[in-house]
Parts: sequence; C-alpha cells; structure tokens
Amino acid sequence: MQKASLNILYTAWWLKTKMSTELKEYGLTHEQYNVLRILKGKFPEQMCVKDISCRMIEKSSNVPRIIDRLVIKKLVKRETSANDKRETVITLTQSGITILGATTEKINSLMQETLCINKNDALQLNSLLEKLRGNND
Amino acid sequence: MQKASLNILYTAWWLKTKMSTELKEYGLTHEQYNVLRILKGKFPEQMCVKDISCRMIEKSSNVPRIIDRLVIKKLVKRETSANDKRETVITLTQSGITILGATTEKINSLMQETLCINKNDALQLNSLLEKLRGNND
DNA sequence: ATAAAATACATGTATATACACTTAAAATAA
DNA sequence: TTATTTTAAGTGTATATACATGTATTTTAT
Repeated sequence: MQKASLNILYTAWWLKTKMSTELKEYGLTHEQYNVLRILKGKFPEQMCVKDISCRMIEKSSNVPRIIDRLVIKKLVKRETSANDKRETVITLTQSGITILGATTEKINSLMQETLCINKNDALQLNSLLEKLRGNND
Repeated sequence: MQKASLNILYTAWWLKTKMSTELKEYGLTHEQYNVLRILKGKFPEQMCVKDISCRMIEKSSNVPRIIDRLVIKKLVKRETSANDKRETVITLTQSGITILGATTEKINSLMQETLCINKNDALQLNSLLEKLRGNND
C-alpha cells in the first residue's frame, strides 16, 4: 500500500516529464497545455476562469496566472464578461487552436509509443485507482 | 489510455493533497518529509546531497533548497564532507527524528483509513503501473 | 606535474502550487 | 433601498520544479 502510493506518485512524475519534453518544443508547460485543452473542449464557446479551474487535474492550480502566460503568447484572449462583470471570459485564439492541434498530435503519439498498456489493462488501472480513492470524487 | 493517464495524474495530486494536510500540522511539506524519510533510511549514517537526490520520488527535485528549509528548522545538520570537500553531508538531528516519527505515524494511519485498497489490489496496481512505464526505470 | 574534464553542490530564473487576502460586482436579507 | 453576504478574479508570499549556470574540488589525461 505504501509502495502503491509511491508508485502512483512516481508514475505521475514520469508521465508529466515525458509530456513536458514534447510540450517544450512548442514553448508550452504541462499546465498551459491543460488550460488550452479545457478551452478546446467548449470551443467556440468561451469559458470563465472558475469553469476552467474546476476542470484542472490539479484542483489547486492558480488559473489566472497560467492564463497570464497564455495571454502574453497570444494563445488566448481575456475579456471581462458582459453579463457578470466579476467574471473574466477566456477565448482560444486562432494561434492557440493551431498550436494545440500540433501538440495534441505529438502528445497522442507519445502516449501510443511509450505507454505499454492495452485496453483491458487501462480499464483495470482506472478501476483500481477509482477504488483506491473510494470513488469519493 | 488517455483516461488512465489523467487518472494517474489526478490520483497523485489527490494523494499529495491528503498527505500535505497531515504534514502541515507539523510544518512540513511533502518534499521535506520525503527528504527526512530518505535520511531515516540510512540513519545513523549520513548521506550526501546526491544520494538523497537520486532517491527522491520526483527526480528533478532541487534538494539543496529543500535542505535549506530543513536546516532552518534544525531538523537536519549540513556539513562539508571530510573525504571529499565537494560533498555536503546531511545528518538528521534528534528533533528531526522525533518529528519524523510522529508524522510517519500520522501518514500511515491516514493511508490505512483513506486508501480503499487491499493487498491484492495493491499488487495488481503496482504491476500495472510498472507495465505502463515499460519497466524501463 | 600540469592541464583538461568531470563531479558535487549552490545559485539564478521562470513557472507552478498552495493558500491567504483584497477588490469589485452580484445576490440576498433587512 | 440599503446593508450584508457571497462570489469571481486578481494579487502576495512561501515553497517547489525544471533547468541553466557558476564555483570549488577531484579525477583523469597528457
């Protein structure tokens, strides 16, 4: 059980490292990539910061600051919402869509090549991880 | 496969968060706790920074700076090695041993209480994770 | 023995995490 | 309507990650 925990933590680091290596080629961090992917999921709709936050893998991510960097690179646009002036709505730019397409392809083939896992194993792994967390969230 | 990756990343974050909550009570971060545990593994022998580094879960951890904080809290002692003046040898202090004992107990019972996994599942999970990484490291 | 290469650690920088606090705006209560 | 509470986002701080660079020491090659 101790070992399983260490194994999960290590594997997560291993995965992140592999992915980050690919992403670096496009000047993206793993977290910036996540935000872009979340935005893509709703595109062409806009999303507010809160909605992005609650879809992040790491729930304590500081999304406003990740967006700062994406704005600098002109991969997203940030505007105050018209309906609710507290909200900031984020939109993927054309440039963001393009870079996301290229990186997603890279990441997918990385997965195909380096993850030694078949469909059954993946299903079993998912169910074990969910069981471990007690399916509480 | 995509889902399995996200599941691993999420579960690692979930685990870290649970552990950090316990550790905070003792003013330790997850990474500081890891360093203390690694030192404990060799105690009463000393360890140099390099040997600690290569035992860290996240291999890119910046161990000198984690040690900075442990030194400030007087949980470890840092000295230049007599044999090789390039090396810095780190020793657990009595205070470090005490705090590590208390936190390890806390962490262990946290694991017992919150991880819904039995021996067989743990073994299976370990083998799936190792398979996924291709047993390359 | 001296020069070159390698090693161990420290340090600098950009980004991220974790969490507290601030501010503006909206929702609710009085 | 006005006051209070809640919400959304931004900002500040400490710590960590990822990686490049610097510096002292040791090893190796010449």
